[in-house]
Amino acid sequence: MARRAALTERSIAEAALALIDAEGIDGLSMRKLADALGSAPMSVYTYFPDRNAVLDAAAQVLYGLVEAPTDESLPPYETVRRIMHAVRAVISAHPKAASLITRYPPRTADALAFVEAGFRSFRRAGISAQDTARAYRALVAYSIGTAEIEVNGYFQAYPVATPAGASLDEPTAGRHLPNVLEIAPALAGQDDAQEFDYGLDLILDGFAHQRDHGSA
Amino acid sequence: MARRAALTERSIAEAALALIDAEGIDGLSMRKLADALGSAPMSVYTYFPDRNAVLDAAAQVLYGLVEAPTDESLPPYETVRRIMHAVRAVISAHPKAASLITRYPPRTADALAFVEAGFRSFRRAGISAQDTARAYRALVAYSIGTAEIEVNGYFQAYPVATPAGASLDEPTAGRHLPNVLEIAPALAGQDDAQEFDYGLDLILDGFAHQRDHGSA
DNA sequence: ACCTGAACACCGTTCAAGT
DNA sequence: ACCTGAACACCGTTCAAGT
Repeated sequence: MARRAALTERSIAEAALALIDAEGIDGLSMRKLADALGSAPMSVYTYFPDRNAVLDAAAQVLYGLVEAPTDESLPPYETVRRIMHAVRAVISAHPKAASLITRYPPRTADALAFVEAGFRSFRRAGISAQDTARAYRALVAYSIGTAEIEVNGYFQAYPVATPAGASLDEPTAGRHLPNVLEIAPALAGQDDAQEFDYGLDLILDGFAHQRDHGSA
Repeated sequence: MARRAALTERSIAEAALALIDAEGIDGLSMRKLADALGSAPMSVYTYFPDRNAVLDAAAQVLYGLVEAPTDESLPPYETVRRIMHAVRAVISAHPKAASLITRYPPRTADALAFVEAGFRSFRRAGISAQDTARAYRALVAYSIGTAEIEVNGYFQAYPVATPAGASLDEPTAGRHLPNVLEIAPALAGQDDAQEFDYGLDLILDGFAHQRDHGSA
């Protein structure tokens, strides 16, 4: 490679994200990264203490790509719905980098912009800080979970064509799993985008319903 | 270490899980694993094609620890609630192995036992295979997401005491994130078990509400 | 302050060989 | 079929040294 051009935190982080996009998170080595930047392997350590810090920085760059809605007049659940879609769009465009969001939360001002937009919308709608935090946690869990499911092809691995658990003791496995065998095709045939919205609506409708009818 | 005793898939998988519990997933090397089993590094390759297959097997052992409710008279949502709690309990007991569930779905008969119990309960309650699959997907996403959040201390990393994103360009960061700063303490102070139930109820109540009032 | 090359202590996996 | 040791092509990071 060899590019030259004075290293910066940002240029390194962007090169790291590009490398992850191409070769996966495990495929990002400090040596390959330095090579892509036209530097010696140890140069990166001037800007980052270790590989982990480089991955964190790549995650911040990724979060910066999320487009938050600027229309302040939208109702809060619609704002959140758009933000969730924007996050999913970034992950779809960077599937090999997706797991970064599982390990590294948004931390820089740039990376937190979409979070700020969502919080602001909720607070302006009169939803308490406590309730906003609770909803946010559930939505983060759902984002991370769906991202991993989609990126890993989680339900493609389910026992459909391969009706039984290959070994690990049970040679006659699958025999006592009639419901798994019945439902597995429905799981394998799910549309990612459609199911994402389905689950998102479960959470948002549940949240709205719970706010109207008390409890918690 | 050196233990002797003839290798089997199961003994290797159990030793792998023990090693992961002690040193984390990244800390599991084929060399250390063989050492713990009293064998030469390459012996494991007689039973597993590569390190990935060993991690998958360790995941199956972990799933096997989930205690599914045997009481068939329980209402379906209560059954699912108990299964979700049982999964969370196993993850809490094996925090360093938790991320295995993100990468390796249950596959063997033993590992799928709790899934079968949940599906069976839903189907007996007259919930369609399609709806069961949809609810399951949302619940898997939520399980994976909450497990990662809890295990990684996701919200501990939020900008509370450290009010701004350390570097990556923005030196004056945090200034335009009033809502993030307001809500961060509530996030850091959340109780994991309580919030897990809160989000779980959002999904289950949303599902029940949606089944009663049509749509989808 | 920034960047470098050599070295250390590891990796997963291939291979050729043994029983 | 099961197990082995040596070797290959990698790793992240420490160190001593340079500008």
